[in-house]
Amino acid sequence: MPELPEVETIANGLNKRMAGDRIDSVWLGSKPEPLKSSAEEISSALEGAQVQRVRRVGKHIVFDLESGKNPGGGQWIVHLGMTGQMLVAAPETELPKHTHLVAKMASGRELRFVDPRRFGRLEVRQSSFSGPGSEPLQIGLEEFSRLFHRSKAPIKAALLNQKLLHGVGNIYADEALFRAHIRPRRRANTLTSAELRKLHAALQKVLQAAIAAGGSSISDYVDADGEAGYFQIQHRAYGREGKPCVKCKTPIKKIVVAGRGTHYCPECQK
DNA sequence: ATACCGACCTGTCAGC
DNA sequence: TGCTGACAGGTCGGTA
Repeated sequence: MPELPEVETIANGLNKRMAGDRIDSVWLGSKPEPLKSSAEEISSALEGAQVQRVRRVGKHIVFDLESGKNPGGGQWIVHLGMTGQMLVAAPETELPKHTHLVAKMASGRELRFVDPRRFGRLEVRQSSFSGPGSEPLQIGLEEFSRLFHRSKAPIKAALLNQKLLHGVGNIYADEALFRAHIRPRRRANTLTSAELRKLHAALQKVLQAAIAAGGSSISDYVDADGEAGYFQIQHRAYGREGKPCVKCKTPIKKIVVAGRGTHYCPECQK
């Protein structure tokens, strides 16, 4: 589900509501839980911890924690996979199906991790988490160009590779390539410096615009308050198969690249 | 080393 | 109405 703009929206919402609050107790579902750390490690790291701050790194939500048990803090890392949600809710509201974790807060609210497909991952750690790659919103043009210069993969696949840039997913890869007039199947190392410049600018612009719109809600994405985003109405390629290109009216094509549905304009993108 | 492809899960929707 | 198959915002590990 969530890519950089959605995770950013969720993390900001959580930060607003949770910063300074304390986790009193943690309930974990008994199914094969979507955990990277063990259930005991998670409970023991979270219970009694105060949330200093919640922020986004790549597609991960990072809770900076402070507690007597873990002096100097520790971090709770959440990856939402395709369908994960982090919801702040009043305890009396109905617990959604597929709730895998509930943290009862000192304020009386509950933080709930809900994930039908269970692709999401929870992890606690002591060392500081920096993510697998570079931040798309911070990277400069030179470093950006260097990342893609060596890769023979299709540029779409390279954009999805979290070890290069982290945070870009299927929607924003298609949208950035559309806005930069580049075909998704172009080998990354065949892009000219002018094209790399356009892609760098297009990617940052589309991510910023999506954050401003609260992310894209295709089916089940909601922020920490359960509110949908509305950037999907500004999509120009993703999900527009057969519809006229907003620029030249040519029908948008859908193909498979890197195993993912990929949308582009055969006229505008070269 | 690099790059494709199925597997991991559940839900939904189109087509028969 | 109900079944089947394809597909979905992500990542990982195996294989070529």
